[in-house]
Amino acid sequence: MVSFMSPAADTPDATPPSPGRRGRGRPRKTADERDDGNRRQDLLRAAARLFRLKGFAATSTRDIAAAAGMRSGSPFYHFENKVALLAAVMQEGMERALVRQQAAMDAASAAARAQGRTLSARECLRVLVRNQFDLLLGPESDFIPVMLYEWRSLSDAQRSEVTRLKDVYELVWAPVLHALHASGEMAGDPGVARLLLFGALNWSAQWYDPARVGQGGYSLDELADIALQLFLKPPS
Amino acid sequence: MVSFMSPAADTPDATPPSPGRRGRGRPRKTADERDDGNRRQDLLRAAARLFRLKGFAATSTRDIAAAAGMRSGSPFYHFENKVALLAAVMQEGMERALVRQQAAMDAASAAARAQGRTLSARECLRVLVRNQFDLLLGPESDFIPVMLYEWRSLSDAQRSEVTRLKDVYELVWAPVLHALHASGEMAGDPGVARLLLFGALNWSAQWYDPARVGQGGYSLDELADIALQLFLKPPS
DNA sequence: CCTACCGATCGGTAGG
DNA sequence: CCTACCGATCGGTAGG
Repeated sequence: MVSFMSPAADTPDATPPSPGRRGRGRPRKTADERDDGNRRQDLLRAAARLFRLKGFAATSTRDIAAAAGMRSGSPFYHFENKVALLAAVMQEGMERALVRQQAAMDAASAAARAQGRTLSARECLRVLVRNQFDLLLGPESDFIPVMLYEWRSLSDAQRSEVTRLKDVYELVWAPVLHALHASGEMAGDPGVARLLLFGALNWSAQWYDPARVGQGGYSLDELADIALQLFLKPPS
Repeated sequence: MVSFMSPAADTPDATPPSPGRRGRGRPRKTADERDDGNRRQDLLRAAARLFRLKGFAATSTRDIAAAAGMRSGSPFYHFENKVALLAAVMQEGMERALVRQQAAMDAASAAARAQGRTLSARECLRVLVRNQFDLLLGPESDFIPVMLYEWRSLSDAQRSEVTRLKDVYELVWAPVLHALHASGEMAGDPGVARLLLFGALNWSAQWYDPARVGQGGYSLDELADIALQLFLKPPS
């Protein structure tokens, strides 16, 4: 890219605003869109996508602004600085994850209760694993991978807030894994087993291709089944 | 950091060379050190450490130069550009990994042969897993994590060369996993099982702390044992 | 391998 | 949220 401007001046933005252009430009915003937090949400979504794709350090705030249909300075109206935007992506991701994990467990529990029984530890694990694959690989799945792979860029204070949310998330897993260990369905120290299991699941963000589900690729349901077969011993 | 120089001029380097200083400066190099590829190796080691610690995009070539005891322009005498340095770290890491994996397998095979027997698939997996923990977490273990977590920064050509080496590395695992699957010691499609297993192992680079081995932390041997317990069914 | 430097980009800001 | 801009840093290079 060659700049024809004097070296002292920035190229103002990728596409300078030509007052006379018609249509085709940034879409006119209705009052609705402008009022609520849509613009902030747009920024978060764009940032999550780019941070996942290129990494935090390799993504410029200009890239994010452009992806959200803004000019280069505008993200700083919504976020104090670049790393605050990253922290917001992670917190948003973890809060969504917590909500969806709780909803998945509640739904499965209710279904079992309707049959007059309770969930086995094995069934709980299946629900948790399936839900985690969805968080990692399903639609709107940029937030969690960013949290997993970019936390070193946070400040200490931001990191401990994200860690707190992550601990709450993992709290649901602990009793399930302990029960499976106690019944002999899962071997190895449960603390280490949890870390190895999370590794197996989280790594899928690096290789899974949702586009291949039809052509020889496994669905998220099949993936969860395979993971459970691999990690659990046959019930006795 | 405040610069007192005119804005047109860079601060030449962190510590400008004062001709009169004695001792304490960059160590005088002997002819030996200057002749062979030591300086290039120093750069690779420094780059691996910093890329692992801060990530590729967040590490400047100046950081790397300083860590190797050079001035800011000198890395480009050894490497064409920054990403070529990253590619060299990864190739070096993969080549070492291949050598060490082969050596570990050969040593285990020889030991078994001395007892007049051959290795079981289970024993092979134990050797491979233990060796991978060493590559990821042992001494000089910066190269492989960089390869695992920074490959998106490579050009397509560089990426396919690293992928080729990685495929050779994984080629050793395939027959072992197939044998374990055939004997019923490992469940789930072997292709997916391999990805899940690698995930479990590779993720350890994110949480394992070698300093805690004495105080409640597991050694690499213990870790390998736990992983095998977790992933394999009892032998029949 | 160092010196001295360039052009580009980047995070961020004042003022509207 | 845009305009116009600043100061700093960064990858990289010519010449020795």
